Amino acid sequence: MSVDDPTAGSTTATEPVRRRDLAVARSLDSARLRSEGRVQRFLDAGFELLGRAESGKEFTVQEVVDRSGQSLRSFYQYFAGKHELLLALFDEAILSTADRLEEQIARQSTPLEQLHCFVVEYYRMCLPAPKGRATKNNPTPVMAEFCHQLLTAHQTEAARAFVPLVTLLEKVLDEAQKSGDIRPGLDHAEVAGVILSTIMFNAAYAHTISGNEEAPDGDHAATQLWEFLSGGIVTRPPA
Amino acid sequence: MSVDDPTAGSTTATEPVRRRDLAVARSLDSARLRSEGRVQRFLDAGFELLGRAESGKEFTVQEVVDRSGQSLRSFYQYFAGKHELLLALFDEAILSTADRLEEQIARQSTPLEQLHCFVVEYYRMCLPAPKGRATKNNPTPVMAEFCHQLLTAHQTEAARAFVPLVTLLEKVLDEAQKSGDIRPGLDHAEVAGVILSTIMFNAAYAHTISGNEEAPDGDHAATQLWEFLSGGIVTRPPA
DNA sequence: GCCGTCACGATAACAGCATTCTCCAAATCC
DNA sequence: GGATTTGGAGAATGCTGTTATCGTGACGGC
Repeated sequence: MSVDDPTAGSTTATEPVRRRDLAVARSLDSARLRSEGRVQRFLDAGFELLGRAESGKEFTVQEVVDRSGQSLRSFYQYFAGKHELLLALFDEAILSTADRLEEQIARQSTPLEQLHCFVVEYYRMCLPAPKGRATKNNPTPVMAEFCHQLLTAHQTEAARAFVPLVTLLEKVLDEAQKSGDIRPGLDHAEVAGVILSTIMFNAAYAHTISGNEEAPDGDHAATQLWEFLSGGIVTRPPA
Repeated sequence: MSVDDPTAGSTTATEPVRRRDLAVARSLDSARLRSEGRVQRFLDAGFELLGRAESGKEFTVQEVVDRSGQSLRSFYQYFAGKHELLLALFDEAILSTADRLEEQIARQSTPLEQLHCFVVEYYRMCLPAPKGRATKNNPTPVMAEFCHQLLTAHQTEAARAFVPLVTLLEKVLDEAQKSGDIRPGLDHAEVAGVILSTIMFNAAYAHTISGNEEAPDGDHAATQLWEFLSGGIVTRPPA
């Protein structure tokens, strides 16, 4: 992905396009576009570094700078500090996760299936990557740790970052209640928080706490968690 | 709690006791006792620093050293590093938590009540301290963050530290199953991990994620969580 | 076409912290 | 009493985030 790639795919011809893009990039607001490119490059570098093999290790600002091919000075021009870069990465990860979930949910036909889909798929996304590269959708240990720091030391920022996921889940819960699939009288914002934190941290830590060294069997664990959660909110057909 | 207090309460007389203790402390293995005293002073200093007002802030090794009235050199003589101090603090916190829970549980008469008691009381203990001092039983944000680091980067150590809690909960689950209060066929170690992580992280983060800035209503939230968890494992009387 | 301004890169400087090292005094042991 | 261990005070080191300095090349107004 090159630095200047604005409005890609918005025209029909093939050859003139690039010239036009170059022209646009050089036009009056080229500075803004270039800036976005720079910011994006820092973000990309950040994601790449998050996916390195040495999982536990935090990346350093200098590494981000080096990998993005820019300068320390530029970094501190666009980000108030390392913390802001991490925050931006976190935002993007959450947003991407919410998008993917919304897509998957749209394929379900009933509200209850949607809820089930949300739980299982979000669980899957929160499972630690078996060995491999982290992506925007698969946060690494470092990201998890940063998530903690946010949740403990910067609660306002954390809440803002989680909004997309919470909103999506609230919608699903609303629908499920309308169709009578979940109990009435629940505070859906509150329930959403409970469900999200339950899924997220169970996926990440439950097997470690219980002493199993290997990664959990994803399907079995997801099913169990769904039983836990649904047991508390789903209206139960008379046994 | 003074530094030298070995074998307290093992004799009957009142005056001679102290002399005897002093003698013991000066005896052959006095070095070991003094060492324990030193280690304990570092631990105490650590706990005190964890409870400071500036909640988000990590303490520094130098602060621990200063507050314990000992030297940096001694610190590194007894602890391989800051990490080990934190680990020791974490161990002690878990142990103390498990002890307190066991005590509370012993007061319950039925296995199901014991399970309920475990969930509610552990939830209460994991709630962030409203304003105040952290104790061995009430981990602070710093402790929570360290807990994360353990769980992500040092899974083996984390698992070992959690053993007392897991064991206790497993016992409770075993009893509850024997009396038919929970479903058969569950892997109790696994379920214990799920329950513990669910409680711990819900207490700490659920309200932040859902966007509520204030601390949650402890009783209401605990009840809701119990419904979630029990819904998945408790054998339901025919509706 | 020229000059001021501005964005940027390279690099040094600074500060906080964990960790190690050095020197030395006091306690402890034989 | 002398040798050896223990431990105190603090300087030194190394890593990292952050800020400041200097030089350069580009862009826009005159």
